[in-house]
Amino acid sequence: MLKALTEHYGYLFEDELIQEISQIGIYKEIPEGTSLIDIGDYIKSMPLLVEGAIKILREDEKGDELVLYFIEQGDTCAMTLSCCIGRAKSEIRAVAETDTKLIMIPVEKMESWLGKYKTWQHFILQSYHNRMTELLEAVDTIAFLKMDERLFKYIKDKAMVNHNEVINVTHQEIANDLHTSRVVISRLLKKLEINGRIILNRNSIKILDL
DNA sequence: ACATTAAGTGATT
DNA sequence: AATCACTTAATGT
Repeated sequence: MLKALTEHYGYLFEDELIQEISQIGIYKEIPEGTSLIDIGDYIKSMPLLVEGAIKILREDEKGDELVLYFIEQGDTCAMTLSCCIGRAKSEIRAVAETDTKLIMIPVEKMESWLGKYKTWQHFILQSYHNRMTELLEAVDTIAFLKMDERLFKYIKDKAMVNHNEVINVTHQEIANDLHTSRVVISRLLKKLEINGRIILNRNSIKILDL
């Protein structure tokens, strides 16, 4: 775990902090598709992403989903921050997009480190800001962009977090994530293919202009 | 060869 | 952009 820490966070945190994290943090490996946080959960620890990616989504009463954004290595779940500070329930659901390695930090520690370590404080504020920006982007995308742009952003993001220009998903799964119908996705993907931006195959999409 | 599942298409609202 | 109804194509048994 120490190795993973220095590798991904060494340039961010001082040695003492790295040391403390490695002592207190709980290292976890999460397989793809696992739900990390559910709506209504109380959060008692904060995840530090070491490897992999996590999909953050909103869900309504009926279980219809809507993907907000992805989280990659070097990030934290901003919801965690606002939730544990306010001791509130989670408003979102977090699902492992790929196999993920992370380090869990108890909330109390993460709070006390805020005063103790400048770099930690900076990291927390920075990632909070990043998340805020992404959230606003997500709102813009949903409110002002048409489906086709939303779709392209989605597959691009997906390719990004997977570090691969080929993503393996069915049109139906995309439709679920974007909260629309499969037919619409199929049609829009077809258009993107005709425009030479992607290549379609059964169960996979290759993005050409990244 | 047949059943199942994913994807493509026209028409309608 | 959603839904229906139907076709075509790919994949599993």
